[in-house]
Amino acid sequence: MPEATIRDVARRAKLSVATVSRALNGFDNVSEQARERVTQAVRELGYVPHAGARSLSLARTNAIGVVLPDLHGEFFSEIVRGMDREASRRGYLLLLSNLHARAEQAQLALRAMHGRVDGLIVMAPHLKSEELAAALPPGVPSVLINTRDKPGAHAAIHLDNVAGVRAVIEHLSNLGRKRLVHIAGPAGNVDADERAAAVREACATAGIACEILHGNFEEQSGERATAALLERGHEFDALFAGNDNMAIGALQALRARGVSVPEQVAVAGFDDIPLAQHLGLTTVRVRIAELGERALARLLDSFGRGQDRGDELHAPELVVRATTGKVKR
Amino acid sequence: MPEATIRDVARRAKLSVATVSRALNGFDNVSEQARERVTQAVRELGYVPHAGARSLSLARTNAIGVVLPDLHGEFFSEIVRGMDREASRRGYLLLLSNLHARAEQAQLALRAMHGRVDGLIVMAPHLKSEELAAALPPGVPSVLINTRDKPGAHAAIHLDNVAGVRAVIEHLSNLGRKRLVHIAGPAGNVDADERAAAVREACATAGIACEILHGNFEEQSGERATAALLERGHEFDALFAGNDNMAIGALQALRARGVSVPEQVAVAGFDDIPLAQHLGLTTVRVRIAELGERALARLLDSFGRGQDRGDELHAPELVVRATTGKVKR
DNA sequence: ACGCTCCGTGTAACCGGTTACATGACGCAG
DNA sequence: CTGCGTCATGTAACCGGTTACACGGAGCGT
Repeated sequence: MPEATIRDVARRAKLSVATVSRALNGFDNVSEQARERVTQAVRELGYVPHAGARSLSLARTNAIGVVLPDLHGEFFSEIVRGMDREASRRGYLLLLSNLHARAEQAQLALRAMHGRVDGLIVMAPHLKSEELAAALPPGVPSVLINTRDKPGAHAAIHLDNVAGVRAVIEHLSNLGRKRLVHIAGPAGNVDADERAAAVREACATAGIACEILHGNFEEQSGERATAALLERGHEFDALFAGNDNMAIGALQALRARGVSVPEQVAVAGFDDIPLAQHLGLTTVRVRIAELGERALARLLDSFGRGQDRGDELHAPELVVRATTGKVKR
Repeated sequence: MPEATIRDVARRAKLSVATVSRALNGFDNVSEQARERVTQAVRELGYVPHAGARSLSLARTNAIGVVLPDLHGEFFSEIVRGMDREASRRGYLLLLSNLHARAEQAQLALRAMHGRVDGLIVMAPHLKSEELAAALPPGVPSVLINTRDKPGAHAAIHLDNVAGVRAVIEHLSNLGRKRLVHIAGPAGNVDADERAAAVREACATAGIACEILHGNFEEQSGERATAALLERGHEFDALFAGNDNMAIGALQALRARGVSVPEQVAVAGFDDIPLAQHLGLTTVRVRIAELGERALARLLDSFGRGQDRGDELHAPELVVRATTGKVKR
């Protein structure tokens, strides 16, 4: 059975392809009789329309391309879940591709999407502005998340890293902490860089001493950095990691050496992944799924109107738990 | 700029579309001169090939459709990550759609993939065998994961629920536990049903009393079920949840009522999500990412050869942690 | 009877690529 | 000089849908 096409259906129903197409798409200028013959033939042949061909002639695919960096688990699933929720609500599919580290691979991945999707959502915190511009296929509506793009060049959603960091530092300052360590994400990553810069500034404002070192957003790197810190006898009473993963690694290192949290060192992270709640980690809640949902909604909404190039700030929120503040019970 | 096509490139390079196509695809029967004129024209026009059109004429899309049920976070991200890893390694994209609970929606989702993908990976633990058969588009190679399909009807990968459950029950039995409670997943879900049946059987073999109640694989349901159990004064010294989420909920309920784990009640889960490790939960490690990777690999491998209808068993492995066995330290 | 509109249907072009086959230029052996 | 093979290139059909436009018959008014 070599895959029935609409022409096979037409032949079998003794009608033209035009009528079959109209019947299948629910046009009203089709006689009852023809409609029945079509559904009959479809059933007999097990015909399923070829979505690819349909997209080609309609110039509309009902799919959205999603290009993400190689994300740590929780963040990835949350953002995809948000997009998927909104997409399936509005009848779209998601075409997924991960963006490899190198810029040329990014270009390849993005171009492979041309003609398969109606729009793109791109998250590329590690690309330079011009690399990104070169890689984006022209003429495909896009929404950028946390990229280093010039404001106003594309529709974009940014996380308000500065507000999140300020809330944490103020909180730590209110607790009377004076010597902070910040484990930043990898240099070159927008979020890592923005957060680190904000930490430096907020600490200066609050009159807190601040030491910054680098991890790579993975749990292990947080653990290693913290271990090294303790090894060389650095004194600090607060540790703020660039994301929750690293904060969790730090917690392990601290506990392994018998440093009490939060008495000796208060610990905070960023993202509020589900794990954070279970471990009682103070953090900045990002509502990742909402971020994805919003990006998709914005992209789809832009289809009707002209292009959208607004910058939107996604506001995070401080969540205080046991690793700072008083220990309950 | 209304989207350059290959014909525009041909016109600009003063060549035919055939030559342009050949040049772009790296055929060797193209003169050096022509090749240069093509790359020149491509650059000037900002031409990007239309992947949809290409797929149509090649009858090959380089994309794999992935249809998953509405999964809880960790499991979802792990399995997609595994697939994505293998897919990008082999030059494929992933077209994602979540399978809604109702069978007709499943059918719609699967059909929407026809003509857009070269193959399908379907995970539908809640569909009946004939619903699934009806929904699968004929002629599209597919790999099924944890479905209620007849053996040998399609290529399938199953989790060895029985082996996993047996390992847990034996472990609990070796610890001297005599009265077990199993919080199963939702009735109708293959994995939930298989695990519950295996629990019943293994307990009988081991001479353990066993009570089974139902949750829905969400953390809260595990918490509620456990709370209700304690409320009505049921006596038990072991609790085995159908997945880690519910086990974690159960842990909270137990701790909230001052029941000590593992002294009074030993607790185990299933899946080994990252959270399990952090909470010291004894569980059955599934290596979810590997499962996804394997499904994709198997699908792609089947393209060369004829169709594949083998059943494959993915073996899980017991991981003993603090919530059973002796408490270390 | 004629001409009008209305409506269901069919023909064929089109979406943007690929590729079988045709063509014409060139080189070389007989 | 002819005949043949080689090779780069071009023409047009094709993938499987959609749809502008043409068409023919029915129903209606005059």
